[in-house]
Amino acid sequence: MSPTQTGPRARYREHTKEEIKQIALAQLAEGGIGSVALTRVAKSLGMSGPAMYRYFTNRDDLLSALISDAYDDLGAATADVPADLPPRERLHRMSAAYRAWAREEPHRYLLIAGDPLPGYQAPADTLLRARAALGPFLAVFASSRPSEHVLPLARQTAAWALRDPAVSEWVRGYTGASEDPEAAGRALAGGILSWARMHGPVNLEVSGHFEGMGFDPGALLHGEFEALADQFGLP
Amino acid sequence: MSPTQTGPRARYREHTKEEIKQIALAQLAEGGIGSVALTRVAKSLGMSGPAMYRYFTNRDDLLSALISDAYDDLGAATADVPADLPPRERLHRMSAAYRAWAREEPHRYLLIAGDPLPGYQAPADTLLRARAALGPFLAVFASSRPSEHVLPLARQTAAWALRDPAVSEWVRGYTGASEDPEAAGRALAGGILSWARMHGPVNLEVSGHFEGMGFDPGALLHGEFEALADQFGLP
DNA sequence: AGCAATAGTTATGCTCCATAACTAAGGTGA
DNA sequence: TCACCTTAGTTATGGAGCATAACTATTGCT
Repeated sequence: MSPTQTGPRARYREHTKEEIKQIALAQLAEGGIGSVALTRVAKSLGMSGPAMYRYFTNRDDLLSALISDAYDDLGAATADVPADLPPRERLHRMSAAYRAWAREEPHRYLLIAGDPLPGYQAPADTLLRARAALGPFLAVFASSRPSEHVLPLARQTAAWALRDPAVSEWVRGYTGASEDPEAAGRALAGGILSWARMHGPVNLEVSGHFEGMGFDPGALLHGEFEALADQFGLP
Repeated sequence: MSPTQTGPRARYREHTKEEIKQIALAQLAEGGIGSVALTRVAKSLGMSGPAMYRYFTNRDDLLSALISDAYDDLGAATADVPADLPPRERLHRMSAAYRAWAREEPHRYLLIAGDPLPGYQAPADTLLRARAALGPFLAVFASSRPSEHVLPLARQTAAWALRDPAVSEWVRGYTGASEDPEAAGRALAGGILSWARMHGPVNLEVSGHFEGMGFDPGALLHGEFEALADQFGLP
């Protein structure tokens, strides 16, 4: 299971891959996605360009690795909120954690929440990682009482869970073992609305669109989630 | 005022600039921002590369032009909603128009609502265009009754308007001649929240993140704005 | 000890941005 | 009307970056 078992060669290989990713991250932090250049990574490692292709089949493959790590990191941040707090409080903590991570790592955030890379096809496990990052939100809404405006969405997401076993599995993994389709629909609707309501403010903030407006984006986000909690009748 | 007055040469120049933008738009539509290449535009026009630099000082300058046009276009779409409808209805129409435009022109949408171009400094009038696109939303909220969770933001935006004359001018231009700082704060808070609540769902949808989830993003957006309208007590 | 896998190399070709230095029009004013 | 100067275009050049091909040298393993 652990790749270090495979001998010293594979060991060194993993180490080099890590070094490459590290340098790529530095380039990402400096100039955004466009600044991640295999040839410059190579130069920075004292190797010559084509050597990189031993470790990553191409640039997208390297970016893929960075994306995976970013999802895991973001997921760890949101999963860090204690589960024994009241739902509303948990929601605030999780959304604040999400925002905090995005502000700390703006370029990595944009890597996963920004423009789709043209031509890039995410590997299958990316979906799982994304769902893991959103999972903790689902738990908050399973036993909520959504108000009128949410019901249409909740109906649609309930149908989605019934249709797709992987989805109901996902929901069950984060909300407990209940099979109730209505509960699943609520959890999914709450999760998706949380996602959308975080994405709006946080993405605008990280992209610099709130610059100079002199209001506190954290307060805005808090207000948005107070409202969302109200909509789901969260205590 | 009109640039066509300056003689046949300037006339031709403008025409060519338009042609260049047109081809650039086609490339944008095909492969996103990264696919807009001056050299290929030139080839497509039957000219040779460096000729482009007569018309745009560099690639960013061309992108700037596309961005300006996109803001104007989006602004026209949201401004198209009749002003004599009830506020809530207007809000739904405007948000739907925003989404529709984003879906019709996904790459142009991402050009203005997507990742910030690294190193790109927007020219001054871009701010005006962005504000114009958001202006019609402000009008909806000027005489609203925001609920508790909105008040902190409204207070901060009121202060913003008092501090920055260009902002209060902007607000007055879209809400009527009132100078009431509280009304300005409400209008701005409503506008910004509308922006954020559109940006979340629409950006996720256009970026393909809702793919395969089997719910209707339009319904999601509608629900979000029903909730927002409720928060501001809109009739 | 020797062989096969692996980490690296140089050489090459493509696309693209951008500048420099030159040429050919063509509109305009004396 | 014609000479001139502006402007649209050209070729030549260079640099960054992705990627492949073909080769070399190391090194772990049997």
